[in-house]
Amino acid sequence: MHPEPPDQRASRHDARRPLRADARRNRARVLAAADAVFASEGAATTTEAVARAAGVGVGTVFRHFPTKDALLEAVFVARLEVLAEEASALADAEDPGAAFFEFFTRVIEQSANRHTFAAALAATGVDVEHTTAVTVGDDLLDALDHLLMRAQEAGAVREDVSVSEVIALLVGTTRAAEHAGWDPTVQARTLAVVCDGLRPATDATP
Amino acid sequence: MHPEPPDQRASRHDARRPLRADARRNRARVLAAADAVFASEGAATTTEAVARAAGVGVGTVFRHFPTKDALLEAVFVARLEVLAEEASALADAEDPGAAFFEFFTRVIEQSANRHTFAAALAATGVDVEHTTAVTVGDDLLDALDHLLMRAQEAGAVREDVSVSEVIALLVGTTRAAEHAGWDPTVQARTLAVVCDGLRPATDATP
Amino acid sequence: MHPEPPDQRASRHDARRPLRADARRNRARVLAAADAVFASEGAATTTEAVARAAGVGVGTVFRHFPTKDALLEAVFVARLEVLAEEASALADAEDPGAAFFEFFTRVIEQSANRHTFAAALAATGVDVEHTTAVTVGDDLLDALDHLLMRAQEAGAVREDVSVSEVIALLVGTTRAAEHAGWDPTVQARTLAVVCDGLRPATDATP
Amino acid sequence: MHPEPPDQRASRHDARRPLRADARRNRARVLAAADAVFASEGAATTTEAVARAAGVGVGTVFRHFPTKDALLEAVFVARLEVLAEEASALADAEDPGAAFFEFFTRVIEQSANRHTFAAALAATGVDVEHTTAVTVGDDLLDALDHLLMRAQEAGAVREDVSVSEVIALLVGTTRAAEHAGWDPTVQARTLAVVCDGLRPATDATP
DNA sequence: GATGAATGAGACTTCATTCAT
DNA sequence: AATGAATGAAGTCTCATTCAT
Repeated sequence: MHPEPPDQRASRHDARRPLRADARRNRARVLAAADAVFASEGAATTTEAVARAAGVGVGTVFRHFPTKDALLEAVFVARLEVLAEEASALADAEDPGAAFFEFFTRVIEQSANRHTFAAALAATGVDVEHTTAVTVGDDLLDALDHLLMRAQEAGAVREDVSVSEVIALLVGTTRAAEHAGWDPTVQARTLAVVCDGLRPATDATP
Repeated sequence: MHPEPPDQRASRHDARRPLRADARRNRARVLAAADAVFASEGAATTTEAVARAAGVGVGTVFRHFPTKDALLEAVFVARLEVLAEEASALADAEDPGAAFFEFFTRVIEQSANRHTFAAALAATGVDVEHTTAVTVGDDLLDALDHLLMRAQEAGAVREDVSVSEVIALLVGTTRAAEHAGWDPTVQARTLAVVCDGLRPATDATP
Repeated sequence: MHPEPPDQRASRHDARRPLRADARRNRARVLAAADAVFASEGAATTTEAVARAAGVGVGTVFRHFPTKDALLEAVFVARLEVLAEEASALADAEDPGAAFFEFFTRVIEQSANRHTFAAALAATGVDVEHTTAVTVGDDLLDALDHLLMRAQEAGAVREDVSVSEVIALLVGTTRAAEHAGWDPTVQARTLAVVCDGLRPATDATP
Repeated sequence: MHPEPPDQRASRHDARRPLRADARRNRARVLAAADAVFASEGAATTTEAVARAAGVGVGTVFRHFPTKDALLEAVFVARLEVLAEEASALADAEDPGAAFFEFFTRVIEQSANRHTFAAALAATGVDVEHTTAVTVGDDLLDALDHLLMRAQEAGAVREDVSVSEVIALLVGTTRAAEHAGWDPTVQARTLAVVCDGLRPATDATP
């Protein structure tokens, strides 16, 4: 009630000192559970559901993530990290075009598995206040930019698209796949359409 | 909201008897307000907000739409109807290819205006229980199918896509545009990519 | 969660239009119940307890007082109003000295009955943000000032005390009486001591 | 907190065996920290806050004081002890009247410093179940009784007040001073009023 | 003994829905 | 029919207390 002014909403512990082994383990469990639950039930599920899925009490969830929003953000960040790593891994691939489309395809497929990677992508560049998200998002953006540029230089991707459009298409295609109920056929065809659309127009000059 | 058991509630009044003039007028006002409010504030807004926007009391909203979900569905249906009409209007266009892409483009643009037509499209074919939605959805599906078939016959759209993929792409592209914050440039380029991807491959036979 | 920015914390209804008859009745019941419950169980009781005592649901309490703090403040204001009226009623009494001590005595006695008028007095002049409380508090202050001044002019109260001290002594004596478990004897003697202390020193000039 | 049934829990360790040196040191630190924190933030602060102020973990606080209430009581007792000592020290003063008023004044002043000695006084004689508090309270009562009696015999204090009233006035005056925001002027005047009120009526015999 | 992570009951508050006016 | 007050289930978050390390 009254005694709340000092509400800087930070986690309970002194963020600097690394967590105790068991605490770190629990934090990870909560994060994993949250990822799964949010994916399958939407961001509207209750925190209790997350706690239950993680096999801990609500208190524990709130100890690690002071707010439901903080938990959501943490899930997003984790997802972005995975994507950023994938993109980085493909950074020096021999065939830049293949690498680019490979990444594109993988994102959609992963989303089909994790059931809403989309949400992660959606977090890119949005909500400037969420510092962590933005930082990680930047990593992803950089890696993706690199992938795209090389693919364009190799003539595998049309020149008039930039990362913005690629991200948008990534998000959109994932949404499309989701809408199709993740039906493999529709998903494949949708992906094909978008990928073909991304290739340079074959100017039929003889 | 959702977790209610299949509780088939009907509107308060006898569906057969036509509404009194003022009642009909109120229903329309509520629907319009709901469309606007849900669009700008998301489906999570309170029913009170809708009522306020419509200039009526909550009671009135519930009299016309027995449930918040029912109200949401009604909004969806209304949006689908508009789309179905658009599609029908283009059914006999001279240039089937142009007609198809015209529709595609319009959907995205309208979404940008209404700010979440996406949600409407997303309702197509989902939630089999929502009978009305399904019915209207079928109309839209039929009209779209017609548009697609003619465009394919005219050689303007690749053969390996069906309505399912088109719908998915419609939903996805709208989502992409939404993600891009409805930025006109990104929107245009995204749309271009998808449309180009939908065209038949220009087989580079000399 | 998210949709909270517009949190101006006002009561639900349009404060300007007078409440419906039943609503006003309920508001009064809630206020009375709150006064009683807070008095007997302390400000820490749950809002549910207040609701129960008022015979309404929690929702109703929150409809009228958007916050537990708001409810507490309302109770304070109500108490201050009563005191202010009492003081005003004595404003033109014939014997200013008697009037002053009459008021002093009454406050203590009333506190014994209502069991914590003290809290009300305690609110005087504190918490500058609570506008209503301050306004009403000012009324009380003015009335009390008037009472005091007249009593001093009449030579019934020592010259070196101002309203501040009187208020403080009022609060303190009530607290003393409360501490004594409202034992009538102790209360009477305590009051006698304070009142005697407030009279001018009988300068023993022959 | 309170609503627990009479659950007579004892401290974790065997009360008879003296504590280890470091444990005793910790107990003292916790008690001091609790005194300070409760004084400045009210009894509603969290146990964590106390632990933090003491530079120990919550667990340690609970090891020494099995309950938050127990901690509060311990703080009260400690405060009462100080008061009792003060009173004892003045027991044989040459001028009994001066000694009495000296004690009275000191209590208020100390409260101003510690900012809520009041709470300590308030514990006197209340809550019969808190055995320790009662015992120590008795010491204080005895010492105060002695002080009062001697002062009355010396004709410095009116005959119609007993320890009960003195305690009540002590509590009340402290409360008054607290209400006045510990403003030195108001405090001094309030004190003067009460002290004057405690003196025998100067019977105006020529 | 000390630590701080985990626990979960319980507090506050919101909002879909009902119902008296 | 319309209104808006009342209701109470449910969600988020806090904090006294326990317990593994």
